[in-house]
This record gives sequence, structure tokens and C-alpha cells, in this order.
Amino acid sequence: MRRRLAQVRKPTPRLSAAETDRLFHALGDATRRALLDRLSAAPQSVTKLAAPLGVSVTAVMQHVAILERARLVHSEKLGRVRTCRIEPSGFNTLDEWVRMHRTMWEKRLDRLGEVLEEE
Amino acid sequence: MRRRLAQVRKPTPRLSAAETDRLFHALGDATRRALLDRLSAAPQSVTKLAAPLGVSVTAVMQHVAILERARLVHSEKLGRVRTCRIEPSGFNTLDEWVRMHRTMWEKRLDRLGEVLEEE
DNA sequence: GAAATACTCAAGTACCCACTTGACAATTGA
DNA sequence: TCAATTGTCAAGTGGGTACTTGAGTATTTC
Repeated sequence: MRRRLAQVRKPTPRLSAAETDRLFHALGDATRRALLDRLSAAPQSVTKLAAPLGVSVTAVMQHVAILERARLVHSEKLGRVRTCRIEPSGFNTLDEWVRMHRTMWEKRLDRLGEVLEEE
Repeated sequence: MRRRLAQVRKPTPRLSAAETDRLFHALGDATRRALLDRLSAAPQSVTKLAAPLGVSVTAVMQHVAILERARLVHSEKLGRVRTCRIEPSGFNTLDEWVRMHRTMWEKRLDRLGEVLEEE
């Protein structure tokens, strides 16, 4: 039997505005999404992440910091190499936001005909 | 037999980087999310949306424009009143992005032990 | 131990974003 | 009709963002 990850890891979510800001802001940049996509394949060092993006290592470091604040990435330094990897908790937050709002949206759409008649 | 919604509503999705940028950027602001929440309850005029937010009508207009570009809101002017309402298509795009990446994430997590051993 | 590697830090730059103000246009109701 | 209402437009402001460069610090490797 296979349980869903989000429910296992986030029992009491309550996502704050600041947390949601950090999350959507982190995802609102194509370079950062590219980083996530590469990290989805495998953990990578900062230098290796920078190479195919055409930006400086410093720029990647800054992106990684933003992704870490959004809990989408976790990095750890071993020796002189900082290895970055996906952290699922930020993604779970997003997933939860979507699920919460989907029900809101759908409720509204169910009422749509009714609302239109009111006007 | 029950098909998945995304497949019914978006036959050929292919979300571009620009589209995804607009979407996440639109959602990365607490004021705009507040607008969406209010519009989830019922369609509203620009002035009525501005009142409880403590910002000018012009500011709300600008937010609405951004939400429209992200296909999260649609507005229409009748007489002197512009009425804004939720548009689900942007939300479907988001939902699809999440679904797509959840599988990526999970695939990676399934491989996690394996990857850790490689290092 | 010297050179190469991998990152870190500080500062700077150009652009973008949220918001404002003030003037203006269109619509509606008394 | 004329005054209030509702929105639109243009321009400006302050702060943030993505990025750079250049100098510095650990850590390996030869």
C-alpha cells in the first residue's frame, strides 16, 4: 500500500502569507525553475548547476538561497563543494495551496449560474 | 470510466516559460491572492475590491491586469462598472504544472537512496 | 607547499514592481 | 443638466530583484 507523501509529512500546515510569498516568488523565475528541473534528475554542485545556464556561480548561489527559503531546495557543504538537492516540503506546501484553492474555485463555479442571474 | 480533468480541459497544454512566469508572478503577491480569495466568493467591481484592501482603485486595476494576463481573472465593463470574476484556466495551468512536477519529484524520491549511495 | 578548484562576500548597476497622485473621461441618478 | 460615481491614463517614487565584478577564503591535488 502506497500513501501520499504530502499527507505523511505535513500534518498541520497553516501556510502563512510570507511563506506563500516566498514560495511563489521562488517559482516565478525561469532560471530557478530550470535549477529545480536539473535537481529533479540528480543532486548537483553549485558550479555544475551554473555551467549550462550561462550565469555566474554567484548568481546560482543567490538563486539557491531563494529556493532554500522557499523550502524547495536544501544544500549542504562538504569540503569545498556545496551540494544542492530537492527538498519536497516546499513542493508539498504548493500542492496544498492548490488543493485548498481548487475546492474554493470549484465551489464558486458550481454557483456560477446562480450568481450570474443575481446581476 | 472517469478521465482526468486536465486532459479534458487542456488537450495540448505545453506551458511556456513566459506563461508560467506570469502565473507564478501573479500569485507571488499577497494583495493579489487576497483579490482572488474575495473573487472566489463572488464577482466584484474594482471599487468594491479596493475598499477593504487599503489601496487605491488604480492599484487594484493594475493587479487585475496582472491577474488577467495570468488567466486567473476575467473582467468586463458594463456601463461605468468593471466587474471582475475568477477565470479557471490559469488555475488549471497551475494545477497541471504541479501535477507534472509532482511525478518528477516522486520519481526522484524513489531513486533517492540509490542516488545517495552513488556519492 | 604551490596551484587549481569551489565557493563566499561586498558592492554596484540596470531594470522591474507596487503603489501613489492628479488630471481626465464616461456613465448614472437626482 | 449637473454632480456624484466609477474607472482610466500618465508620470513619478522608493524599494526590490537578477545579475555582475573583483577580492577573498577554504579545500584539494599535484
